Amino acid sequence: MAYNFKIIERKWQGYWKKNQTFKAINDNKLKKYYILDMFPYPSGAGLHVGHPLGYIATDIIARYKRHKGFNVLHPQGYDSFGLPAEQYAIETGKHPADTTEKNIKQYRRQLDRMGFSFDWSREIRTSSSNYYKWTQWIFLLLFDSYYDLNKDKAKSISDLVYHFENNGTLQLNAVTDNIEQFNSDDWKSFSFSKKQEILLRYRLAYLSETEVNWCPNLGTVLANDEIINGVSERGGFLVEKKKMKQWSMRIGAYSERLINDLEKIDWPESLKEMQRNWIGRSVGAFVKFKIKGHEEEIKVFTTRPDTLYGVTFMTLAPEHNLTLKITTNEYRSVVKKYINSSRKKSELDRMSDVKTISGVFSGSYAIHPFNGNEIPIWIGDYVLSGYGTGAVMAVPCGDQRDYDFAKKFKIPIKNIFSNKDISKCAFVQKSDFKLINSGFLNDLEYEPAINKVINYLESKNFGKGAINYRLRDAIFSRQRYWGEPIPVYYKNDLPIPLSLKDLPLKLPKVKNYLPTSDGAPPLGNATKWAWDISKGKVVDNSLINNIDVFPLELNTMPGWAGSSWYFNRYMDACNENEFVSKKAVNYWKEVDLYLGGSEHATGHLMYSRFWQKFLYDLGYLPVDEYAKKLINQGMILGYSAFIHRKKGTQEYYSSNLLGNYKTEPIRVDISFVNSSNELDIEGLKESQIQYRKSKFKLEKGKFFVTREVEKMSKSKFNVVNPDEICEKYGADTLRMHEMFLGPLEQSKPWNTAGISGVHSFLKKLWRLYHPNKNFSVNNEKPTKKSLKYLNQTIKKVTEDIESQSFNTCISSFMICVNQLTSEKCNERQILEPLIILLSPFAPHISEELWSLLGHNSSIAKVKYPKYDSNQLVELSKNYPVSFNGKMRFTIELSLDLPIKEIEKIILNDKRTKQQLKGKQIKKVIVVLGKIINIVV
RNA sequence: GCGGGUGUGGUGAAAUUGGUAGACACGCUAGACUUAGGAUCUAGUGCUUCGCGGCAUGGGGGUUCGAGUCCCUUCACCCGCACCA
Repeated sequence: MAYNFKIIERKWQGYWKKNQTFKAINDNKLKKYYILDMFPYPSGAGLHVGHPLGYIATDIIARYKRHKGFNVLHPQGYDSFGLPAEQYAIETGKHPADTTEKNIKQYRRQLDRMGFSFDWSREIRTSSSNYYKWTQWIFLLLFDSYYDLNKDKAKSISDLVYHFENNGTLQLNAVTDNIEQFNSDDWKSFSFSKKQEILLRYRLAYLSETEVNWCPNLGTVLANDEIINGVSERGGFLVEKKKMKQWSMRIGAYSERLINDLEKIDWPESLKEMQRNWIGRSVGAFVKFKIKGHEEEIKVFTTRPDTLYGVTFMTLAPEHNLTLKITTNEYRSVVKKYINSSRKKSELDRMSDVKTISGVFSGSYAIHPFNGNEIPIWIGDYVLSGYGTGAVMAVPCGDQRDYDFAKKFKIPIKNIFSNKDISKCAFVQKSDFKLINSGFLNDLEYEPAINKVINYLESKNFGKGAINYRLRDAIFSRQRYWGEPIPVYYKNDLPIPLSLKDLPLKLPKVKNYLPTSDGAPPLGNATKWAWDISKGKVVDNSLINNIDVFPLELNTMPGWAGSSWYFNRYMDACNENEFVSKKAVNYWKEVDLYLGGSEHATGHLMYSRFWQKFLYDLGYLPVDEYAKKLINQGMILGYSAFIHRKKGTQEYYSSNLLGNYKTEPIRVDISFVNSSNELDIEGLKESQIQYRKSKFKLEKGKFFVTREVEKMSKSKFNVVNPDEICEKYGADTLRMHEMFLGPLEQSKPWNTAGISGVHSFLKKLWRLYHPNKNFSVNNEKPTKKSLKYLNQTIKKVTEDIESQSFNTCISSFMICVNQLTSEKCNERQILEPLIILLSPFAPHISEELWSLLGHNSSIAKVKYPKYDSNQLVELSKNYPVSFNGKMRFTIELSLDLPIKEIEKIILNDKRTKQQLKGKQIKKVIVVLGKIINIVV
């Protein structure tokens, strides 16, 4: 009987489904292992061969851990809210829910075909209302919380109200953008709406007028991490700044903990570094400058308070709220013009135009807090409104940007560094200098100067030492339809939250998915989108003038909302009463291994850590980091094909004929190109009309394309569908081939060149159990050699799975099978453990062979074999490698031996004995059971 | 500019962490077999030389009995951040 993977794979996939083989139970007697993939967005294009890479890796580990006796949680679901389904709805009028449902079916079919051991009874979808009910609930919690800096954790807003009632803002240390100070009597005298406005400035989910990244083409705002190089991540559209009333999340409150706790988790160092940079912690001081002839003060942040005496001017961002106030009449029109022109600059222009220095003088002067000097105040767009206070004290001698600005506008530069030449550029080092011209700081170096100046600033109330973060609060509103509705209604313009019993607040039906004619988000098209307090339910908009009916929020939540807590939901996916039960979360606690792409470093992986910490603060979760270990799998890249058209014609030239012409490359679908880069012209012409009349200039009767490695994507015509591979070679071959392609973390182009190697390995394996074409194994005692090969393989494979080196692991299997084949091994005692080892990699063929071996239950439930070190002890080669004054030898052994055995081996070895020349052995060092250094 | 990473045959890659560089696989070459199958098996395959041998882990230098691995320097490529005060 030949290896018929089609029949075998269908058979066992059916068996696993029917028997619920991979269902995890919430049983706290068993050791748990929680292994998770980043759940996919179900796009219309279906899966390509890049998607399963991570799933195959986690599936191998999941199956391995089950063999090792762990209760494994290996779930899967869909991040099913998102833009593509909505764009499709706009174009076709089809409801995003229908499109999503269709796509999910396709994904599931493809996933099932690869034999993954997911526990589908825990499947979740972020767009299903019994899931987003809890996303909304978490939003309500965030709305109902503030951050207490004394306790360094989130607390209920009622605690804050209590504090206000007793002390006002006195002795309050909370994260807020409120600057108003008041006492308890003031608080009591405030109106209801005034109180609410103040509380909004403390809530972790808050509504405020903020400057946002507005993308006109997408018709929505975007978070910072959704913008790449000044354009939108999706679609690459321009982004501009715009003031809007928006929901935000006070993620900044967690900056310090988000940085510090990176220490606790085993994540890739590069990814941690990215998060650190994104949070952008910098230590320095806030300094207040009085303005001549004005009440207001300018507050600046600086990391170099030691250079305060070097300040010769100040610069405000054009968007700073004092710019117009302090501008004198003389300069008003120039400043206004400047502000307008910089507002018009898109984010992209502003970034690409870093080198041009621009700015205008405001006409006003600030007062230096130490020496009373008058310092001119300038407006310049090199100062960003979003960082620090949007104002800087300019120290041209110590900062290159200030230096360039001063040079350009002929502002004096004062040198405060001894023996430093600043005629060409600023002196920016933090070491190797002493201060001069700096009053009480003269002769001090960096560190002592910083300490002294901060003490002074604080004692005189001129400022204080502080830590500033680059991390901005996350905008939470999206002007989209296909997202979680924000469970809030408006009464007198104030947001009032719904309560848990009113959830889920389900998405309303709308006629169309575009913004309304007056610019409101798509939910503005809904006719039934008002909240009736008395009935506690959604009612028709026409009732809004009734006393109990109010308009509901029209914005929806961003894509990252649903993905910020889903890993907790898997622990108890069907719970209707809680987002996750205490019992479940105390058992599963956290993800042991999380696998996904590094592109989520500053988005999902940041927000989810924030929500986890928040829910931990409120006591809903037992741990404040949800993923112990994280691995970024590399991308599988596509191998795009290009044909080259002579400019302005319909003539295409084969790749070696290009030299003499001006041509432009055009992508063609890689299905028309074979592995030697030859184009199937007829096939191309047949399927794509635009080529019917084109001329193809051949070389030696053939037409060749050029190739380029790029991200695999439908729009680049370079996707390879896993279904094709499954059809041709089977899922087991696909799984092993993807793992054999190279190290998991590395990005690599897809190629099918090596796939035959893996496929023939599986066939060889099959033959091992089918000598003479029929299945047979014998119960005789295996040869010593066979036993050695088996035990070697157990050891190597186990180590490799533990360290996720799947490619070398597969090599070991290949070596083993080759060795056993040449040994003509057919003993059950060898073949039974071998197939258990292989089953995580190639589950279908393993199940089949396992059942042929006469076992009734699934191989997935079987215990992992242990290697017998005695079988490995064999001195194949031993040799002294080197000799120096200390007399050191290296001998290769097969395994750790008792010390007496080692001595015997050493003394028995002719060459070693020779070198020892009868000297006494003083010390034997055994490293990793293999290398021995002998000191004599 | 700052931060992180990578560099080994024709190709994907190994190398027990300082100990025989190139395992394993693809490809290629030669051969065997045949029930003609996207088969299987055997041998060879870093470069150089008829061979002995010599040279090889981007380049240069260093430490060491011994370096792909550690240190210094330099080049190339990839990724992330980027007027962050």
